[in-house]
Amino acid sequence: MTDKLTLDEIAKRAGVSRTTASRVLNDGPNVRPEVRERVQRVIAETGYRPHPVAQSLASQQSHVIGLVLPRRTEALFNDPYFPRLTQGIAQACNDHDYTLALFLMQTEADEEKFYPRISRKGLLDGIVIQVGQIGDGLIARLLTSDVPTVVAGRPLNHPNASYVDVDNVAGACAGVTHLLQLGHNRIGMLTGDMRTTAALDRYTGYCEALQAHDLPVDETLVSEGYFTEIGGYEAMQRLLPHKPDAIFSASDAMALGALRAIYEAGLTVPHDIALVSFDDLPPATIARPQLTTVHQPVDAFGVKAVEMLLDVMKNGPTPPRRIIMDTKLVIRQSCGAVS
Amino acid sequence: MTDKLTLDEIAKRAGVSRTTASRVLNDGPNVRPEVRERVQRVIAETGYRPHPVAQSLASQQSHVIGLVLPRRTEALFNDPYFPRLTQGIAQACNDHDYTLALFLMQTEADEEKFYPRISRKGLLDGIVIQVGQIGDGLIARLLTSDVPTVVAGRPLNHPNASYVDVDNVAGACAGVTHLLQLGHNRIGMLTGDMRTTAALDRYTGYCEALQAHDLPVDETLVSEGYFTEIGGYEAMQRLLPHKPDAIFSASDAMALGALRAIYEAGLTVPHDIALVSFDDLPPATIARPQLTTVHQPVDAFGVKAVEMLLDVMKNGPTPPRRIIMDTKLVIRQSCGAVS
DNA sequence: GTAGGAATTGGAAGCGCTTCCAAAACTGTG
DNA sequence: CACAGTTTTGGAAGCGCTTCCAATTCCTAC
Repeated sequence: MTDKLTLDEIAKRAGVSRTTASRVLNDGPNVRPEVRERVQRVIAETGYRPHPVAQSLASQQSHVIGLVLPRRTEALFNDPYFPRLTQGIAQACNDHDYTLALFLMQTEADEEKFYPRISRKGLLDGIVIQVGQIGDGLIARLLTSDVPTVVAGRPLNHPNASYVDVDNVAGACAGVTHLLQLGHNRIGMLTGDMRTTAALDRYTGYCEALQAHDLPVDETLVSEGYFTEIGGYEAMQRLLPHKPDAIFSASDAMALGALRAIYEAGLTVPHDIALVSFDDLPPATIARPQLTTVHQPVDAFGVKAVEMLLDVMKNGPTPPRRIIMDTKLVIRQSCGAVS
Repeated sequence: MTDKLTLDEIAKRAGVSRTTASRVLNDGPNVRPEVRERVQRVIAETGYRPHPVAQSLASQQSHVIGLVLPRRTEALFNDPYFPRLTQGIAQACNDHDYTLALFLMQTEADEEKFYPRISRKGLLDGIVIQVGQIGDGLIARLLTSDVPTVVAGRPLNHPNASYVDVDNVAGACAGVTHLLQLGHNRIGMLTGDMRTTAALDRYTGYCEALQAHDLPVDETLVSEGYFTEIGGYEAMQRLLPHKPDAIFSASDAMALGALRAIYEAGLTVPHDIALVSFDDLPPATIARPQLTTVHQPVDAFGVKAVEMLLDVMKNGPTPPRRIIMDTKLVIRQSCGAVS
């Protein structure tokens, strides 16, 4: 009785051709209202749902977008940034009726295994790839593949890449300038992983702010560490002997670690050391004192990335698109400007 | 010249039929070694990669697994638990050559939009769904759909569901028993969201431990809150007036909030209040003092869920599978047992 | 040298849908 | 009422692969 429910079956029951049934299914034009309604009723009655894979094959688009997170495991899911980014992208996909496929490339073997699958037209209509470490070849490969790709974060040496990024330079500059204006002049920096453009750019912003105030960059006050609590903790420990009077941290998570190191040294924030960081994610308001931090719009970032991808998918990769999103300094307690 | 690279084209170039080419592609049997090699060489030379969607349609399996996280946004990506779970599941998918599709159902509209797509055989070969709040209808719908489904966490009122969970009752019981053995007798609990089985089960474990020591459960010492830092903070504030001498927290994140509330009240951990929590995720070692906590194997949990799903996909949903994973109490500073 | 069985091969029928294109059915105009 | 133009319809050709099954080839044993 209940034959396998295919579009053919629907067409038969509604007394139309499969072509017409397909038109109704996809809200296509050129169907008499009366016929359309009849087909719709049959669809509703039978609970018919089209086979997504068959649709994909015939229409040559899968309605699936891939999010590729390259290997850089240290911070990947410790830093609240990535979950948040993922969430933003997932939401944007939902809103645009795309399904999100997640590729966590944890090892090189993973990359080799999945590259053939995802770089080929078919499975994915488009790819959002998060920038990883500088020199990571995956971006280059994906950018030259058949699949439309946009990059989340600024990729190095890919002039034709479309990407969205936040203005890390200006954001960091604003954060450091704030500390300068509060009268600090031994401002240290916790940079994050310098193999990433985010760290590089924030460091550039730090330098620019100092130079704008005619201060030299003292390399002994600059300390690198992963973008994690532990990374910040260790980097801060290395910095303490050089007696900074303020710290700019490249992320909230690192700032948490820095706070810990500072307290363990018997110092307090903001009294002995003022602190400004970057992100404005949950750790910023959980910390005590609450963090003065450069807010970056992570959710909107994900949304923009997806929208840019949709644009590239529709209109081709040229010209390369660029979106640099603004940041905003959020003043709380850790800088000492307010109590 | 370069015709579209299909299996037909490969077959032609290798001088075999498409059938044979397909056999080589899928490492099927019954191909003469010499022929196999010839086809493989053509594949390698041309860089041919099969069209995944066409394979899916023909073979009736997509090699895609869906991870569904139902709406419960408060904690979803603040609690480090979910990112970690996602990571474990993603890794397991990679290892088994499955692609992971992520469904974050943030609104009811999202559910309605995606339910038809995912509940229909085709897009997904199987689903791992994280339990949400009790009474959430999504699990029920998915369990009766065409798609093999396993649940991460214990679902309520679904006797036929296959699921994997950690032994929340025993874990909580062990944590509380530890506090009892240290001589505490006004042990409070921060339960987490009582609309989840995890919170209920941990609460049950708490009660069991008390009862085993002939202590009554004092409801004024039990405080509910979301599974987040803020949730723990607020729940702890409500508890402080009742002067507990120890706290069992249903999650590390909540314990962080509890610590904050305790310090703000001018008390110290473990001196004034001993603290044991649940999870053993990064917050546990970041906190000061470090948290004594009930370790749950989140990564392995994801792996088990995927493996169970693969089993259900292969051998059918009956009988329902159950895996309850062991926890282990990790003793650090917050309980006062060691310094 | 030949029968019987196993290993190898390819033809052809799908998988369930979209879409091109030509045919059929209307519309209005002179 | 015929005709050109517009809508509406359905036939049929794919999309790129898997897989059933029958045909062919290859062995081995007698």
